[in-house]
Amino acid sequence: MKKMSETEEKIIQLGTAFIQSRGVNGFSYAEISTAMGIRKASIHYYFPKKQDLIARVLEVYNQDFKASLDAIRARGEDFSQSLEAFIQLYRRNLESGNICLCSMLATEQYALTEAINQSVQEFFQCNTDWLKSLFEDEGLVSQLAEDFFATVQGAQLITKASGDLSYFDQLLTDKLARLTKK
Amino acid sequence: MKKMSETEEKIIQLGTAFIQSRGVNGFSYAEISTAMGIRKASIHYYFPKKQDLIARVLEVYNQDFKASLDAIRARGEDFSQSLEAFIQLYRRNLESGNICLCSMLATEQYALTEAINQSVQEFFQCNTDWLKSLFEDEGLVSQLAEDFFATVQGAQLITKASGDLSYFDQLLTDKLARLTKK
DNA sequence: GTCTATAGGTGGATAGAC
DNA sequence: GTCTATCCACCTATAGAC
Repeated sequence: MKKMSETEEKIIQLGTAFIQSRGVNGFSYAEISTAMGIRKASIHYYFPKKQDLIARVLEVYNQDFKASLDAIRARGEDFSQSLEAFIQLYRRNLESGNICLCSMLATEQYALTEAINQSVQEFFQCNTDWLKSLFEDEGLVSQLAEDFFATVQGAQLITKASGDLSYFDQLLTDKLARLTKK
Repeated sequence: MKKMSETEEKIIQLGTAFIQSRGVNGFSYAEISTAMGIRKASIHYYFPKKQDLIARVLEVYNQDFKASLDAIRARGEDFSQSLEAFIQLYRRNLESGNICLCSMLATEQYALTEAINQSVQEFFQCNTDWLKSLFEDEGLVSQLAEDFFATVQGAQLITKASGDLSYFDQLLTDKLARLTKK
């Protein structure tokens, strides 16, 4: 982890929020600079090309997300509690009307470098691996873990369309109940 | 169904493909006109504003999709066959590297009119209602239909990221097997 | 209905002063 | 590091000739 200036950190933070809400083609350096009270050229000082910013935003996002997953595992709670914590990671984005960064980037492949698309895939793989491990400890087949992840991803998208968080909650509460009842 | 000129029909067809692959902010009238061998101004003759084109693309897409769902129902095949036909409707997009139009539009809410966002929601509702009816006829609770739809939506997104159609097939084949085995 | 021409705006990006 | 100034490409959209 290299240390960052406050300015750089703020740019990444705003960049993350903008990409999550509007996608890479829906935000501009102008918007970030306005929000920060600096000029566009200053953003270019830290991230010469837009793809540089996107790549860094994704890097930080993936690191943070992986850390969150590790933290859940480290708490050593039971299957149900761990899964709820996982769901909560996705719910948080929806509370501000956004979806997961990588869900958004997955829809914008054509506008991204090969390296970025690769990292998006790794994010999905990381999620899947984590879930598979959790499910296997519970004696559940890995297919159920894959299924669970796809359901969360889809529920996110459908929830975003309506803005109805109770749909998201209900769907995943029910799914969790079915998994633990057997 | 109003009758359309061939030009108008072609614009809608290309518009649909472009939005599905790049989103509303990722395509331009210039691209459509180039692809058709006409001028930008001609597109504006049919669809003065970009939102007009998007709205029409969505209208036609939803009509066609609904017709496909009705056709599946009308064939009167069993639960498993009907569900496979449903999955196939989503798989078709992935074969050309695209996702469902409404999945894409759901991520671009901020750039769309209220009416368009409403239609996207209706598309999801239409899918859910159709699935619920199918599931209920099979004696399955409606929660399983909601779950199924979210899974398809999510699997689509994850598949788009990797381009690996066999992931999509495997995931949904397994899910279908679990549903019919009980 | 399709065209040329153009307006008016915003995008990403860079050079060079401070 | 941050700024002003600017470039050029592209966007949506419109006016008006044919």
